[in-house]
Amino acid sequence: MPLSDQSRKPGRPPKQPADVDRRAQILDIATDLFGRQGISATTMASIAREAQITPALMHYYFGSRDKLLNALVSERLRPVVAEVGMKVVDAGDDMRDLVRSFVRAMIDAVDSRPWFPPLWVREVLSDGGKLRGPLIDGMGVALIVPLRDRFAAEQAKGRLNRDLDPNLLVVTLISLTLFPFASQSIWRTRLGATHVSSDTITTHALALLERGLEIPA
Amino acid sequence: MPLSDQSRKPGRPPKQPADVDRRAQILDIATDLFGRQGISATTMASIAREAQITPALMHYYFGSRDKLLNALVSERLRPVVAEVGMKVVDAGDDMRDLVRSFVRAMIDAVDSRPWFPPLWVREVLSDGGKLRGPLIDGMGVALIVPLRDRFAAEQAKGRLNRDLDPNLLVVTLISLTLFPFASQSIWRTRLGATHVSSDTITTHALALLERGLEIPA
DNA sequence: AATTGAATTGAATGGTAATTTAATATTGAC
DNA sequence: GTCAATATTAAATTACCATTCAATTCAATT
Repeated sequence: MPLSDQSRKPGRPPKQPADVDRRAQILDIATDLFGRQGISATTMASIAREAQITPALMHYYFGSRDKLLNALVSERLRPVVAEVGMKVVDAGDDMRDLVRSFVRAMIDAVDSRPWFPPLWVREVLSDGGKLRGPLIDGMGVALIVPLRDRFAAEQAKGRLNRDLDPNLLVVTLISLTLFPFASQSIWRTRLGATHVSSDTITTHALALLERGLEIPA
Repeated sequence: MPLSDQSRKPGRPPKQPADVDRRAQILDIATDLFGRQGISATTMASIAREAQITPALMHYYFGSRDKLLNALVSERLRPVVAEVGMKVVDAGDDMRDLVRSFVRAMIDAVDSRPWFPPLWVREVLSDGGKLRGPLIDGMGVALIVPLRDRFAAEQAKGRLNRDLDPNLLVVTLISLTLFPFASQSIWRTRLGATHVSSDTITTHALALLERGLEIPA
């Protein structure tokens, strides 16, 4: 344990009883801060402060800020996408099932990871986001393209409202699940919607989609 | 005209034939950069470079970075919200009309201002966004609360799908209109959806909403 | 023509960020 | 016990960044 007491001297600290993976702890704190403040607003020093270590130790563990961001992507963000992707692949062939499992999987994943939605919205989806390349080019496309193609196929068979665009439907899916979380503090406090839970968000998204995909009479 | 040639010397430059509002030009460039890179990633110097002036001149025109952000809010962002707000107020009392006019007004407004969606998504909607206070507390709530209340009222009268949440419906409205724009470059290039236009986005959003709000049989 | 005001620049200033370095203390294997 | 590896700090170093300031040039009055 590092700076916990006022005056740490250089040197390896004595081992503590419950001494877990230090690097992982720091990465957790960094992930949380990146999520809350955005990447460019979060400095190495501010992460160090939060983790009660010196900035130098950040470099000891991660090498550089860039490498820290790489770690964020591969060790924190990618697993979430992979998790959602697997659940969606496991879903039945039916388009409804696909939509349902996407929404459920995403909201499940996000429920235990509050940093994910803001991070995704700011740094992946928004143009110029810092994490876009590594995530979208990698697995993002693998998750998204099949969905789009499925929607297009269903539409060709006349089983999906013609006024919807298959590409935008994918965007819609993502925004219905992530956006409410990323913008929580607005509607929770300013709209006073304190009762809204993850379940409410799931029900809302599914209700809109189940009906919305139908072909108008 | 300033740095256009390699070696500008100090001093007021000779008047040019077409010499328009310099400050407004610079604010336009700044707005564009803030939209593309996010606020904290955009330095005074980078704006100056883009505008081909010195950082010092930025301060001459705007006083400070903070004041530049104030100008961004009051002279560029607020007018957009005001414009949308007015069109929505002018809409009929019917909930459908309200939704339609919100979607159309928002997409109209955004069409000529590509910087708006990313800026709004990153700096207003996302938690910790730098522009949230001045915009949401000001007029944002005035636009959003009545919408929510209207939805709630319709729902009470049994004219809106019970599974939807009135608060989230407002969030949905915003995400359906802004998100596709803010994330354009992803789906345009990586999904190859080059044909998708503002009209496509409008049609898509309205199709989903018109059906989605209905009460399931 | 003289004077004031507006628009610019180059060159400080002080601050903060990322990164490096050398020193130091503890652990764990032999 | 010795010693290499590990974990840690304080103190540079280097690079920007926002901001200020004095000097300079052009424009507009008078």
